[in-house]
Amino acid sequence: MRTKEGNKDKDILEAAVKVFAEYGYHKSKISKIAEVANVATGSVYVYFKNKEDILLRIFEELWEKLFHEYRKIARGKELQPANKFDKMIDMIFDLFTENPALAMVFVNEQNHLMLTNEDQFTKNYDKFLDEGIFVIKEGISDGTFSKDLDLAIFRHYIFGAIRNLLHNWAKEPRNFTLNNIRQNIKYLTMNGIKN
Amino acid sequence: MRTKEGNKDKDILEAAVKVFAEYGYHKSKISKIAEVANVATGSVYVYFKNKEDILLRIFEELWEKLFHEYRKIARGKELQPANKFDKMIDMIFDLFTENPALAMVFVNEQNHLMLTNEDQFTKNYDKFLDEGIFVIKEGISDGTFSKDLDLAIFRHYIFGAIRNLLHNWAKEPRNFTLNNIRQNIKYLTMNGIKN
DNA sequence: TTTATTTTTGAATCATTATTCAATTATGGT
DNA sequence: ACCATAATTGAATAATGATTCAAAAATAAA
Repeated sequence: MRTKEGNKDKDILEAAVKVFAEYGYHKSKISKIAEVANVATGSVYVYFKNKEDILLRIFEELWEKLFHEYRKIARGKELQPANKFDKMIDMIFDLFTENPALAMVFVNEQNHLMLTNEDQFTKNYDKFLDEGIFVIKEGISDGTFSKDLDLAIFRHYIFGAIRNLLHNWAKEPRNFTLNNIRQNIKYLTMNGIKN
Repeated sequence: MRTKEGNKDKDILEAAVKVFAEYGYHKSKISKIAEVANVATGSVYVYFKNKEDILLRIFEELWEKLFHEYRKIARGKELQPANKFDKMIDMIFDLFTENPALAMVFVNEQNHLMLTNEDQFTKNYDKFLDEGIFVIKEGISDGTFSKDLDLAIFRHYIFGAIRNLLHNWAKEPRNFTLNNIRQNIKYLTMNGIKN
């Protein structure tokens, strides 16, 4: 028999991230992804059910990673709520610093996935945000954060802000430094704009 | 000769907003838009160059409206910066209360337009945000807002937060009231989450 | 009414690409 | 070396849906 030549599924996934980031999901051709991955077009279908499935797996891996990191931070005993919150922001920025193309796909292709796989997507999104909210609740209990917060709203507020900033950064990295964005998000979220 | 039967271009535009909102741009068929607009498929091409052009016009009209309203608020002499800011938030929420489907298209199809028409899109987006930033600068001058704000970052922060909340509201209106979202955005942006 | 002109129509065409699959190639065991 | 099996290939197929266009319908003017 014959053995596999390497990690084609990983190659394809990584190629897809690059291609989706550059062209967007709909303008990305399977043949292009195959080319970038250095495999034949047909091979893509050995490892993935279809084009959709590729995007799905990219998001699944990403959510998986984000969720576990967040859970670890949220459930830790050492840090104060405010520091946990800080660390959560850091974590997401570190991840995207390492892989800007992934950031691009993450912020841009959400919508497509929601239309085709809303349930699955929402489930992961909620699980992820819940860990953040866990920390906020802790902070409300101990007086760090305002008890008037509407958590159902705040979760989308902060996520939207981060997502949009990452998007604009990925699009035009020279306009901002990720580090600067990260610090500003922390400050704005904590203190707002008033003097 | 023959006269036009009505405002087919307006009908098509309105139908497209509905259809795009429900299915997303890529899954929206011209034939479906035509059906909803009560015109023949071919008629769409009398009024619009192609599918892309329809989306483009939806956004152009919207930006036009948003920009003029924002400019009026920003350049007014009566209100204080903080009140202008309030009014700007109100304006956007009022607009989307009137037309939730438009909100959906606005928040979801940005990305597609950016890939195909980035320059035009960015120009409108920037013009719009600049009016908001004008007010923030005013407020920094008179001491209402913190002079440490990084405006290049804040503009994307607030826009992203609003966009994501509108998206989630449009997707599941019964989870939130728009009025509640609006108040929370004002509060969070002004004061942050700290106690 | 008839005619000239413009609008409207929707089935046929065309283009694009996702997907399939028969052929080919590589590997490990015998 | 040869065989059996699995992996890989990429050209052919199929499906979708945007776009076109020749025909039909409606209107206003003559």
